[in-house]
Amino acid sequence: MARWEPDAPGRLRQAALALFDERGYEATTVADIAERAGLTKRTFFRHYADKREVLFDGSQELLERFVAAVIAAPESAAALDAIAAGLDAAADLFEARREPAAWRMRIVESTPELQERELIKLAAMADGVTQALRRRGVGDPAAALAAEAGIAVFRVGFSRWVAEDDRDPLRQVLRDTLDELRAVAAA
Amino acid sequence: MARWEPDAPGRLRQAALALFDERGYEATTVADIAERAGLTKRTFFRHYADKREVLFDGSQELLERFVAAVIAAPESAAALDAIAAGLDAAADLFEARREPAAWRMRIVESTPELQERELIKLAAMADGVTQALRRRGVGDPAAALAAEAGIAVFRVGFSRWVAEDDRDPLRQVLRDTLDELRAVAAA
Amino acid sequence: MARWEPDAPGRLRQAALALFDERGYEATTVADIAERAGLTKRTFFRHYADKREVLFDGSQELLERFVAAVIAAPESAAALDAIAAGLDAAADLFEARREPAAWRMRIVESTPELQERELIKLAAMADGVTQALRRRGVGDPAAALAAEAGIAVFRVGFSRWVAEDDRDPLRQVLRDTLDELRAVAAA
Amino acid sequence: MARWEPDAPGRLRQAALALFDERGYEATTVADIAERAGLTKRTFFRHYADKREVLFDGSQELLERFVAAVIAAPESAAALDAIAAGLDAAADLFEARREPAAWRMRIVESTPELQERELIKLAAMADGVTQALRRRGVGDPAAALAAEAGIAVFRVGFSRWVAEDDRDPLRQVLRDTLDELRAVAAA
DNA sequence: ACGTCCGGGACTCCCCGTTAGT
DNA sequence: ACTAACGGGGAGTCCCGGACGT
Repeated sequence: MARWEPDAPGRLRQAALALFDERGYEATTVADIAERAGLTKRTFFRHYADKREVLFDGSQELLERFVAAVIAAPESAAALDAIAAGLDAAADLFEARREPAAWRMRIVESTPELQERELIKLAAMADGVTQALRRRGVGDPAAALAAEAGIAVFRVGFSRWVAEDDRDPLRQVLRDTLDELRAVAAA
Repeated sequence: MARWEPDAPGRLRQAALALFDERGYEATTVADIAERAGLTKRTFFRHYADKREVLFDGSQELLERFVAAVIAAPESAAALDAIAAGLDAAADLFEARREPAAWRMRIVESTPELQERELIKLAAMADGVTQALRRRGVGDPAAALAAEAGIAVFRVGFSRWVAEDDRDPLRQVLRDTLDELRAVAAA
Repeated sequence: MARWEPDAPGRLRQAALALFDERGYEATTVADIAERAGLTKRTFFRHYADKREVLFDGSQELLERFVAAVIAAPESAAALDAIAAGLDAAADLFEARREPAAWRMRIVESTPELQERELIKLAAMADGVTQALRRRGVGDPAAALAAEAGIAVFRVGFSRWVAEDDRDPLRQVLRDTLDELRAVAAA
Repeated sequence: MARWEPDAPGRLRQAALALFDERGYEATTVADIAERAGLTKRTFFRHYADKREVLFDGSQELLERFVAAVIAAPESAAALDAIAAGLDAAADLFEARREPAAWRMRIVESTPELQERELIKLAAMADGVTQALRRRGVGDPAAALAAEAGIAVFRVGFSRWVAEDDRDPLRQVLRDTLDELRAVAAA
């Protein structure tokens, strides 16, 4: 029999999301979250580096899958084709969870503080993808540019997918968006 | 005869930059900055929304020039050509100040807090450019994609320009980088 | 032609009450009030000693009328009868404005800060009434006790009047409440 | 072995009272208090909700004793007799500490800010006593009126006791004051 | 009478340490 | 290993007031 309820991080996360939903991110303090989870503030910070991180739990997995797919792309694939594989992999993480993704996006967009964190996570993804492309032999400015472009496609496509009802699957939206990018660059 | 020394924001900015240089961004408190400027913490926050903003004084002007140039580009220019005009205008702001730009970049890159702010400023630029392209008649996903790509070119090109000695002018580096992007997208 | 719109205090008061109603007292800053009134924070404080005072505009008049009625009571009247006259006079100030009084009461009760101010205004009334009774020849502890009791009757009666619909006039409620007090003290 | 000196709240309280005595309440800042106690401002606010609270440490106990005595009064006692029992209990808390009580009263009366806090504490006592009387079966307006009257007796009696040298015990003064109130109400 | 600029204290929140207990 | 309790410390917001100019 455990001395404490198990899964402190999970309970903190649940409490946090519930409170963000009820009264908004800014109106929620870390003390509130900890109290609802039956824990202390100190414990919150042991599990999450800061108040924002509780909303960015999955970002590491996203990065890893994207990067892995880029690396795993056929050797013959061009930079942007490897990116396309990464986008497919990323899409699969959200395909079945459009509603929670939309909710999270609304919260993040409501607060500059959270947008900043979102952007730095995406920048980390771009960095990761840049390295992956380099490992594939893509040259120096090209790798970074392709990675940044890929992230841009992800952002733009993702927000289109979230915004519209009765939409194609995310995978499809991202592919279409990538095609748009190619068209823009070719013009 | 004035009751106070004039130009409080300017003095605060000077004091802040000097202290960031001497002991680093994180080791400098707002109270330190205010004291060196002969003012109080309260006055610092009256002129800068937060401690970071003092390092982002010029970003509004950068945005405006970039956007203005995009809008002013010849009607016949394609999206990415308008972006190229914006990049030229942006380059002109830094051409003569490479050393301070490099210094600022080192400070920003030393602290995640500052990188976050940098990214959100660039995101605001992307937004501004997106609007500008829409006003030029560029369609909906295309405008956002071209704008994001343009900002990516700016970031990648700028850091190349800053990193290397004996370099081409920024204007040239940005043009080359944009060409690289076109090449990547065409592959 | 005036250089400014006239009646700054009135506009500030209107703006304040509107904002308190829209978003609550605590969520409203003095800067918000001043802005809505088209004035500056500094001007707000020139007219109201602090943010709370805007809700206590009428309290001076209330005090004066109460005290005047106590002094004007027939020479033969006992202390508590003079108080009764004061309560009548006080009642007349609110009789026709039950709804605004109820609104104000809800706001005041929502915030300890405001309750404190309310209490000190009532204490000032008690002081004023104490002096008035002394001028009528009432002895030393008796005057203070009668005054405090009178204010208690006012508070208790007023909140009963505000709370219930289809109610007797305030004047009547206060008289009934005063009778209750007499009964309690006689028991 | 402890990492810090123990009893932070006690040390803060001592420091605060000493400084209030030396230079007055308003001329003392929270930073001053914390410094003298060898702690930080932040720690002060962890133990006292605001600067005033340090002067109202005992008020909770006063309330509790008063209320307990009211509840414990013989079933046969009328409302005002139960109040009398409460006043006796309250008196016992101060009987042996007239000098500190007088000192505290001078400080409180020197500052409106503190008077406001004092009044709200007394209002909380009145509320508590009202509930207690209701639990004894006292009816609705009567309970509130008796409670308010009891607090009024406490205030008036207490300040008489504090003001005069060579005085009866507080218990006696409060009883006399209560009798005065009965007399006033009977007239 | 009003605006502008600034000082300055109170107070909240985030985030991070250490110690000790279980 | 995980938690609670206590404390440090900086960022940031708000209230309020003073000096000066128009």
